[in-house]
Amino acid sequence: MVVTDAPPQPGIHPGCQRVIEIFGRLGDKWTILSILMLTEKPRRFNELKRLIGGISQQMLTRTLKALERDGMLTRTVYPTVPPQVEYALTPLGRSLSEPLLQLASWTLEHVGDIEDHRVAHDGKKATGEERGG
Amino acid sequence: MVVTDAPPQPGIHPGCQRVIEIFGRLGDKWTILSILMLTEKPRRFNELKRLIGGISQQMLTRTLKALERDGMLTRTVYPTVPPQVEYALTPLGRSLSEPLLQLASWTLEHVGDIEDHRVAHDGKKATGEERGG
DNA sequence: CAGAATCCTCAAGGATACTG
DNA sequence: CAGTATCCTTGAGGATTCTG
Repeated sequence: MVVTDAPPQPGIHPGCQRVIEIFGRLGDKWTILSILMLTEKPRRFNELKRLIGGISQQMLTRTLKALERDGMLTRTVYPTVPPQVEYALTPLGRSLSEPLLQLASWTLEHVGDIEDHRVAHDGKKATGEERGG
Repeated sequence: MVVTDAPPQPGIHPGCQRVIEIFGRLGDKWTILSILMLTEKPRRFNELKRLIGGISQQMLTRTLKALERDGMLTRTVYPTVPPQVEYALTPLGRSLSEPLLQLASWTLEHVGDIEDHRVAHDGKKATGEERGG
């Protein structure tokens, strides 16, 4: 997402700006997944890649770097012969995983309703358009 | 975000797919904000636009349509002379606003930590690069 | 006021090849 | 194994114009 740094939006009070910025970060398709995959225990790079599934190593690198910069996780390099890097949530990251898990749980609980409603909505729209055209 | 419908990812169990899809929806920069702006009470189109601040009517329209399709909100048209449209959360939408508010609250609480860590991280990196080159 | 349609930009994100 | 560098496509999202 964009939400560069502080887009000059006069309307909203400053707090919302930060929320937007963080939400933007969370919404970048892989961030939340990465955090969730680390809640159980620390993981290595390719382990994460496998677990998340469908992410390119490019994006995983970017995502993990951004999360490290934000203090959400730590990156530990073990100077072994085949290089080994371990990613682990910081306390901050772990504290974020709580509301995130709540959200995930909400999603699992209601995704059926949503999909049902989509079908109904699309069906209704199609019928309406048929009558119209 | 992309996450079209069901990207064939063999690794993860099906439930995660839906979570990803919904998270993608939530991450599209305006969805969460729109929902949060409707938690208090129903709002009209331009009222929302003002409240959210910085959103184009194009994106507001798209966002609201998508949310309506998902059953998160209802769109009520009052056939008055200056057309009046009111958006209100459905029970489903309201139920989503709960974990969302938790997340917002987490963000407000920790955004300071994050920003501090960013500064520290960028500073350290700059120093390291200075030494390196 | 609420929205549809059109145009345009820019960056998210994928694919591939290369490195240490 | 764990990245980095490069190229490329797609679409999110902004700005503007037109309508009812």
